[in-house]
Amino acid sequence: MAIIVQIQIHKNLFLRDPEKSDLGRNIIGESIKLIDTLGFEAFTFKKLAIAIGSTEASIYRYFENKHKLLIYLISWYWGWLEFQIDYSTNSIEFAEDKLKKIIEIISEAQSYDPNVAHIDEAILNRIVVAESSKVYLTKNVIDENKEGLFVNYKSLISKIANIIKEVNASYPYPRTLASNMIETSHEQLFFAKHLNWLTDLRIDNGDLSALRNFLEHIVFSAIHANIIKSN
Amino acid sequence: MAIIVQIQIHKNLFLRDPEKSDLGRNIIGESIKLIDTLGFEAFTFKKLAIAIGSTEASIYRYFENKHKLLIYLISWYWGWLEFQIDYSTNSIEFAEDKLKKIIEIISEAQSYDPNVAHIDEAILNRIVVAESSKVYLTKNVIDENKEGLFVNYKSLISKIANIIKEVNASYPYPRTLASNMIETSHEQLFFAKHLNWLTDLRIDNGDLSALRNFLEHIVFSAIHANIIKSN
DNA sequence: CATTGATGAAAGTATTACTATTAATTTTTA
DNA sequence: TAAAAATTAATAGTAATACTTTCATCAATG
Repeated sequence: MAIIVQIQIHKNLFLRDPEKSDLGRNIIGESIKLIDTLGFEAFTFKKLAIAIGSTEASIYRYFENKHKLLIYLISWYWGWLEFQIDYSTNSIEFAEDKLKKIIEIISEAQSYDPNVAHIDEAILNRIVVAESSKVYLTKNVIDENKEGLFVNYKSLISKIANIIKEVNASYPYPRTLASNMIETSHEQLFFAKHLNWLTDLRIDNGDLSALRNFLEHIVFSAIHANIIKSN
Repeated sequence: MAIIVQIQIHKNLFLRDPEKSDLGRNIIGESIKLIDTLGFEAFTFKKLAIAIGSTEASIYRYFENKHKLLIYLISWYWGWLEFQIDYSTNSIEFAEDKLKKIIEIISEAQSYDPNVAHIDEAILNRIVVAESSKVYLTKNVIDENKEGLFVNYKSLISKIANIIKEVNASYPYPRTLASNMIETSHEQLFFAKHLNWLTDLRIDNGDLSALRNFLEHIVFSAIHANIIKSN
């Protein structure tokens, strides 16, 4: 019996559920590839329509605009990350080991998951690194947040923050550290690849251990430090 | 005798130097206000032209496109930050105190600097928080970097990294920590303002001490931690 | 077999991101 | 101070983007 993983996506992110039709799954699958190759700015529904042999109008029946499609993709990734964390930490006894596992998952080059045939997680990971902050760095954050479009991110951060609290119940910044872990991993990976004088991390042929070491260093030194409030 | 601060901006960022004409200074001054109110996506040269009572064509004689204008503004900010760091740390004896000063500067709501009448640093600071990562999160990073468009960021990070090395010469991640400080301060400030369940930091009526405390906590606990390479 | 729903095809609109041309105005310099 | 050069404004134009609308076709469902 195969396990089917269904990542929940907030219904305000789409007009018609793309998981429920061939065209929909095609839109998802090809948009990932196209955004990866063109970058989000140059990506258009027109180009996507041509790539999947459909029309702009048909894609607009699934997604209001390309921004919501991007949030959909990134949300899927957040949901998938949370699932992976759940799945691989539930058998771990010590909170500290759980946190190490989380860092491992975050800083891992994602590989193809046969459970979701039309989504290539490795490519999606590259999109997340390069595009995810564009999801919220807009003038509509507040409204989009109220609409619930970022629930998956919220949920992921809560999960990680709770494990941080398990490690050190009196740690004053569990959420800050959790969101910082995620964002730092994206940034530093991007810097290492494209602007390497901004970082000491050297990431060659898919070996992400330098990133993992840095994240462990930052997270554990923070969690175990004695907090002295200056002023 | 007044001190005139001249921030150096790489010449590839503009077609005609905006500092050298009224129209140019107007473009800079108004673009800051417009990007702040509209957000970078909705900001256009057309709207800017109307705002300053000029024409699109005239603005295009100064800047190739709005992306380069954004890099110009952000570069100005990076240069200004570096100047402030230089200026306010050169009389400080201990490296650790210098680093504390840097954190203070980074996490400070910037106030109006009468030396540069047409640039409102407080508004520019908001733009930096919301838009700076869009400067490099594009498909052209590599080329734009080769053109030298990010020298000011590079220089700023080097300066901070050197002070980190002064504090602990054997610290293995001076650049990573330096870029992480800057990026984290933007992100967490943005989260605190717009998506506050992503952080524990509470920033009300311009009191940024929570941000400063967190940055000090992260930076100093990292710098003074014993580095244990896992694996 | 009649209806509903999904998709495709085609056309249309407002806006964006530019470029080009010419004319008016200001600045430089001889 | 007049002529030349540079700058800016005004206007128009183009290709692409980000959609919307309408209508026809086809498949599924009841």
